[in-house]
Order: sequence, then C-alpha cells, then structure tokens
Amino acid sequence: MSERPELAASFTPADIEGVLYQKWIDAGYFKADAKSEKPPFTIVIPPPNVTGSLHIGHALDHTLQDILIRMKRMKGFEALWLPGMDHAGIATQNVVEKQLAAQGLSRHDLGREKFAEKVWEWKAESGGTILGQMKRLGDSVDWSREAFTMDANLSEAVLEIFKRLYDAKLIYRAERIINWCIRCHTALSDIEVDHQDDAGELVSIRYGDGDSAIVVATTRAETMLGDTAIAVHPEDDRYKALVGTFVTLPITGRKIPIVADEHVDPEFGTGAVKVTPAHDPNDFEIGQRHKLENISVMDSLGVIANTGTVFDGMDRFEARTKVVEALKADGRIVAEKRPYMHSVGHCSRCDTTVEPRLSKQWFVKVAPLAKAAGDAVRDGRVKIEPEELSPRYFDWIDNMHDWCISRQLWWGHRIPVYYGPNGEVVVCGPNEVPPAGYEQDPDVLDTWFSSALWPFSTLGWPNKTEDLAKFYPTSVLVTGYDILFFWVARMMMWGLFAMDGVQPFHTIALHGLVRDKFGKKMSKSKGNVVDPIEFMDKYGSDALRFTLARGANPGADQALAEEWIAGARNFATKLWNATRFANMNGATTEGALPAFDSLDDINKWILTRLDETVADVDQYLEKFEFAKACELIYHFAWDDLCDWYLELTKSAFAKGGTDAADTQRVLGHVLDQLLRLMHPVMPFITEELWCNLTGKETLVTAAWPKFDPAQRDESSLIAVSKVQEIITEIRRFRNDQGIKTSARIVARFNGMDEVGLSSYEDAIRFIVRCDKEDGNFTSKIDVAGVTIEFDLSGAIDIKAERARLTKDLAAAEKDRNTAKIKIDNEGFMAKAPMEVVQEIRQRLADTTADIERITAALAALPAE
RNA sequence: GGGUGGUUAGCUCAGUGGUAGAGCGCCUCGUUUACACCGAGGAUGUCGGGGGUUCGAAACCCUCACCGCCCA
Repeated sequence: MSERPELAASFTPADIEGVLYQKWIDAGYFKADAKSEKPPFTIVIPPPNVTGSLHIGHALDHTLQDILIRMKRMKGFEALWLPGMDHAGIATQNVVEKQLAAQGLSRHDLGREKFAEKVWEWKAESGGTILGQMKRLGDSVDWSREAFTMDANLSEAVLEIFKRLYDAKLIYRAERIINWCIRCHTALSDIEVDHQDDAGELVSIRYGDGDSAIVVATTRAETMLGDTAIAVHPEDDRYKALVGTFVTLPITGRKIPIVADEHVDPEFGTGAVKVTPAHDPNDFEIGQRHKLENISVMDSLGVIANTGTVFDGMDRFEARTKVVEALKADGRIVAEKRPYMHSVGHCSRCDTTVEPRLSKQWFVKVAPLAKAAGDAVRDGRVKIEPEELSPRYFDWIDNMHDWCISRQLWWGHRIPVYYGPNGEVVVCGPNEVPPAGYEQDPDVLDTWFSSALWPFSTLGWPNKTEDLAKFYPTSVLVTGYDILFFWVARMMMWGLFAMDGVQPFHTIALHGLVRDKFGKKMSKSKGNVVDPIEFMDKYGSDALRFTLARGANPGADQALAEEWIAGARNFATKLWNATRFANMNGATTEGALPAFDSLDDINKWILTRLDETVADVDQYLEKFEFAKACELIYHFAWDDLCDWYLELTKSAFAKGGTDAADTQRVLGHVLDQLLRLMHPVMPFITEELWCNLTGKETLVTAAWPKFDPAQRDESSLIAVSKVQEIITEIRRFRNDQGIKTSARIVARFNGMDEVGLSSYEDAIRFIVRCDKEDGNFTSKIDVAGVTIEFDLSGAIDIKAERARLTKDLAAAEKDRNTAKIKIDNEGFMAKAPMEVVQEIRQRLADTTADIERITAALAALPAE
C-alpha cells in the first residue's frame, strides 16, 4: 500500500481551496492547446460586465459551465473555457463619471482621451474583483486566453464587422425616433429600456372651437407644443366632416391639419389623437405618411426649447404641469383622470424616464440577419435547451426592430465612419485610414455590438488563427434565459454573418434565475440579495457549487437558502469521513480489480449500483440535467455507499481474510470512481481526497468513469434490498421495544437459506447487534420471507409490540384492499396489460399472507 | 391586450397512465472503533376547484380560480 498523508479529522475547505487552485494554474491544466489531436470542446464565458461583481446568478452560470468543461476534459476532449469581460459602455462610463463628480469634475473637464485613461484605470481595479471571484469558485478557465471587448484584436474585429455590414447595406444612418436617456445623455436600444406601470395623468384637451372643436387625450401634455396634426380613423363617422380641415393649436396658435389614418384606434378615448412626430414613434410614422412637419420641443436634457413660449427652459415634467394649468385657464381641459396607470419606459441603467426623441443615429437593418438567426434554430443547427424556451427566442428574433447601435458616449468602440468636408462618408476597416481632413463620427457603438462577436473575436477573428480553426464553432453557450435576447440572439446574427453561415454554438443551454428561499426575486430594495463569496467563506466553494447545481433544473428558476448550502457542506464532510473510513480499513486503488464473478454479493451490489449511477449521471450531464445528476450522486454517495455499503463491509473488515481483501480493493475502486464522477461539481474536495486515496497527482485530468452494463448483477440488487428490509425491520423492532442502540441482544434467524441470504447473516448481525447464542426466544418478527426470533429476557413491551403489529396490519389491509378492488374490476382484468395484472395478483397474495401472519402474531401476544 | 410557465408534505421542488417522492424543517431515541456538519426510528399530502377521457389520472382533454414571467 502506498504512503498516504493522514486526512485531518474534519474537512476545512479554506485549508485546501486556494492551494489547489494555485496548483492547477501552475500545472497549466486549464490551458487548451490548439494543436491538440483531441476533439475540441469549447465554451466562451458570457462576458460579465467589467464594472460589476459576480452575483449569485453568475455563480450558478459559472458552476454549470465548469461542470461541463471539467467533465469533457476528463472525457478526453481538448476543453477550452475562455474567460473575459465586456466593457459595459454606459454602466462603466456612469461609474467613472460619478467618481469624477465627487471631485467636482465632469468628463468634459478631462477631455475624451484623459477620460478614457480614467476608465481604463477603473477597469483594472474593477475587473480584478471578478477575476478573483472566479478563482474562488474554482472556474477551470484558460487564463492565457482571457479577453476583453476593448482589447486590440477584439476592437479590430469590431471595425471588420462594421465595414462588412456597411458594405452589405446592413448598417445605415437615419433620423428616427429613438429611446433617449436624458441623464446618460445617449441613445438606447429597445432592450435597454424597461417598461413599468407608472401613475400618470390623462388629460383631455379641446382643440379648436365650435363645430370644428375636437377633443384629444394625452398623458404627456407638454408635447402638445410640438403637435403638427390631429389624426382620426378614416371610417370614423364622428370626424369624417373634419378631415382635411385645420384647427388652431392652443398656446402656440399654430394651424394644424386633421388627418385620417388607419392606425388610429377609434375605440380609444375620443377616437382622435394629437400627433407629435418628433416625440412619439407612432406619431412619427403618421407624420411620415402625411408629410407632417417634425417639431422638436425639447433639448437633449429634457428641457423645453425653441417653442417661443413661456415654457422654454422648463424641465419636461414641470412643463407638463404648467401646460395643463395654462390650458385649464383657457378652459380647454375637458377631463382629467388621475392616477392613470400606464406603461412608461425607463433607462435600464439609471431608471430615468426615457424620452422618445427624434435623432440621427446609426442602425443595423436586422431583418435578414434575424431571419438567418431564427432559421439556424428552426432547422436544428442550433439547439435551445430546454426546447420549451425556443418559442421565446422565435417570438423575439422574428419581430425584431432595427437596432440602434450608436451611443453618445466616450467609452466604447468609436464608430469607424469618417465625414468629408462636402458630406462624403467613408467607412474604415482594420488598417485603413481615412482621407486627410475627414472627421470621425464622435459616437461609439453599443456594447453588444462587440459582445456579439465574442464567440469568434476572442479566438482571433478576423485573423485566421489556429484557435479559430480548432475551437470555432463553440460547443455550448450556457446562460440565463433572461439573457436570450440581450446578446445570445445578437451573437447568432453576427456569427452566422461573419463566419459564412457557421453558427457560433451548437447548443444554447439555458438556466433560470436564483431566487431567495421563498422563491422571490432577489433585489436590493427587498434586501434579500445574497453574496456568493460570503457563502464560500462560510461553507466552501464546493458546497455552494453543489447547491446551485443541484437546484438547476433546465430553464427553471431555483430558490436558494443558506440551509441548503449548509446541507451541501455536510455532504462534503460526509464524503471526507467516508474516505477516512476507507483509509482506516486499507482501501486501495492498486492492482487489478478482482474478477466481478468472484466477488461476494455485497461487492457485486455496490459495483452494480456504481455502474448504474455512472451511466445515469453521465447521461443527465450530457443533457444539461444538472439537478438530476446531482441528486443521483448525492443518493449514491450518502445512501448506497455510506449508509449501506460501508456498514455492510464492517463485519468483513472485522473478520479479515479474502473477503476483506476483495472489499478493500472494491471500496478503493468505488470511491475512486465516485470522486471522479463528482469532480466536475465539487472540484476541490474531490481533488484532495482522490490524490490522497490514489497517491496520484491530479484528478483534473484523470479519466471520466466508464460504465458497462455487462458488469452488473441484477440479483444482487434484489438480495441487498431484502437485506435492507431485514435490517430496517430489526431496527424498528428494537426501537419499538426501547432497546438501546448499543445494547447487544440474542436472536435466531430462520429461513435465511430459503431466500438465499445466509451469506449476509454475519453482516446483518454485526449491524443490528444481534448475537448468535441460545436463548429463550419469546418474540419474533417476519420480514422478507425470514423469521427472526429474539430473546428479550422476558422483558417484552407488549403494548408497543401490539401497536407495531396493529399498524402493520392496517397498512397491509389497505394495500390488500386497493389490490382487491382492481382484481374485482372486470374492466381492469380485461384491458390492463398482463404484467400489470400479474403484479396486482402478486400484491394481493402477498398482502393476504401478511394479514394472516400479522393477525396470528397479534393473537399470540400475551395479555398485557 | 398577446403569449407563456406554474399551482404536489410546514418550506423549496422532482415526478408525462399502474400502491405519492427528495432535500430542509418537525417528533422520539442515541457518545455503537468514518462522521453529532452524525446515526436509528417516526409523523406529515381529498397532488388548486369542477367536469371529461380511461379498466386505471398528480400526469391526457375542457373549464374556473389564483400566482409568476416575457412582450406590447
């Protein structure tokens, strides 16, 4: 036997985690080799926001990715898990601007270049937090390939794709109504706007007088300053006569036309709507159709401007009140409704109410790209797991609006468009320079414009690199279903476009959100947010990982409570102690495993159970069924191995001999294989225990367990389940009789031979502390076809025994009854499958025999 | 308003036609040479309501109620 350092009496995660992670890094286990002959398995990390820190949702996301990567690495794949971060344009700029504001400065005080330097400083500081957290989690990422969306190569990729899309006429510049954040001072894309129901005020305003008067309702009264028409439905008889006429706009005195437009809903309000093309996307469309003037009444900070009224200089919300007051004074408010709940857009970064604003921006024409991205899933080249979530994907991607990609920020990839002195427009790809005197567009691109390139820009694209050839397309993208629209869809579009129709990943594996212990969404305002680092400090990374993986049903949210993590820690400790037990009893992984057929039933049984477990866990992990895989591991390790096998081996170890030697080898093997199986989920403790058990260098690159249904013995499953039944019944009897667990009693086993269990008798006696001596056997139990008699020295608790038997009788009668009802049912007998009828017949026979036996036992009980 | 998921033990959740399950919690007992971060035993459910299909429904269909999410 090899020398083994003795394991500490208890498991302390902090003692091993940091040391092991450093060992793995030093050894370079996580570095992928593009020259390898092994088949590739690639995951690119969904890049976290450089300004953020890892929350519990990331911990889940990373745990699942690490499980897949570690498993594939053990299965002999060239596994690459590529880490990195995105630059998070708005979020990061906001943070740095806040820091500057604290010093009384704005970015304009610094200028564009100096400001960028500040942001890079912040990136170095903030990004480090996330990297440290990933190491704590045990992420087996290839740090040598760490990427950042603002890196030189990834920035080159941005220029390349922009140029290609522009040349393909899929990028254009246009004046449109976009979502504008007056605080971030930039345009936003549709998905950067969160809609929520806010309490507003619906006022009805009368435009015009007398017969030509018309009433419109609005929640944004201040925009009436920019009204350029009133629209009604063409079929609306109430207004037919007015179409084509003009009314005078109150306050400004401007004459505006009444137009007929199909898109007006005659059922809503008065059936007439005010049209403000410069401040509402629907109105903009109406304006286009009727060639209306676009009048902007607000500047970029949300202040009323250029209206020539007293409202100029007022904030938009102040103006809203004042305009209503002015209209009221003029007798033009005919109705008010408040509060009026309606959906209002808010900036997802700063929560400020978004202002629809007419603005010249760059857009991506998404229709052809989105079509391709949808088709890739429709025709099966990309699989969404679980499949039930694909309707959401189609719903989104098939109805996508053109994507506004320009941002009025300083942090990001500057748009590679240059304007000449006479309005010329030149787009520069990598290594191209604009003609002298041309001015570059001041805006930067949406962060997701570059994140969408992630699955190939991180591998070197647009350069033809070895990495790209080896590792693209990536294997699976693991992310929360809430991110599906954010950039999964965009990665699909960019990948298919840039990589000649080759999809960026084969599978999109979606998981849910981590919620609090009552299933409520975590939020700062509720105060139920948890910090993964705190849990790792307290219970160890393995415990957190196991808990998250065990809760991860595909696409479904999971509740997380500290108690569950404590439970996972307990599981780790259990495993630790099982290994200590194995060590104490000479378990070994050296030498060949004894021939399966030569083993005793207990060893055959545990090997059979191991094989089943390995096969099932493997299958579940391949299907992203992490919860089920963990459940099986947990029950095999705790129930089969610890509660039964280890207990059943004790008598063999006590006796010594061949059985003990076989058992030492089998136990060593089972533990070895179990640790391999668990390693992807709980990498630290399994590494520590496995190296201790085997004396080898690392489990990280050890082979994944194999399974072989030929090496199973089904009869051992039946035999051991009977043994378990016998042991449980004896324990129950002892418990009911108030016999201390530690007390030894005398018992006689009858009929063990007949049920083929005689070889187990010693092991059973060892566990339930029943000695084989002569005695005065005054009580007995029947179980699994065996009768066991006890000498309780006359001290039988008859009352307890009667209660036990009565309970058994009731259960047997209930079971017999349900079976009897079926047998008496002609329909059942005629139509149910044969094997089911057989089964019920057997049940009827068994329960009938049980009832007779128990009734007799009750009758035989002496009076109390 | 349009989709979509859910309602199973005190809590969080598995369970896609044949005697209702897990983890945690709860009750009783226990220092037996791996483990009290443990062991042994135990209690707990008209599977949201109603109707239907079927020999048989937690599961399939219809309907109602309630909760959630996405989109508008």
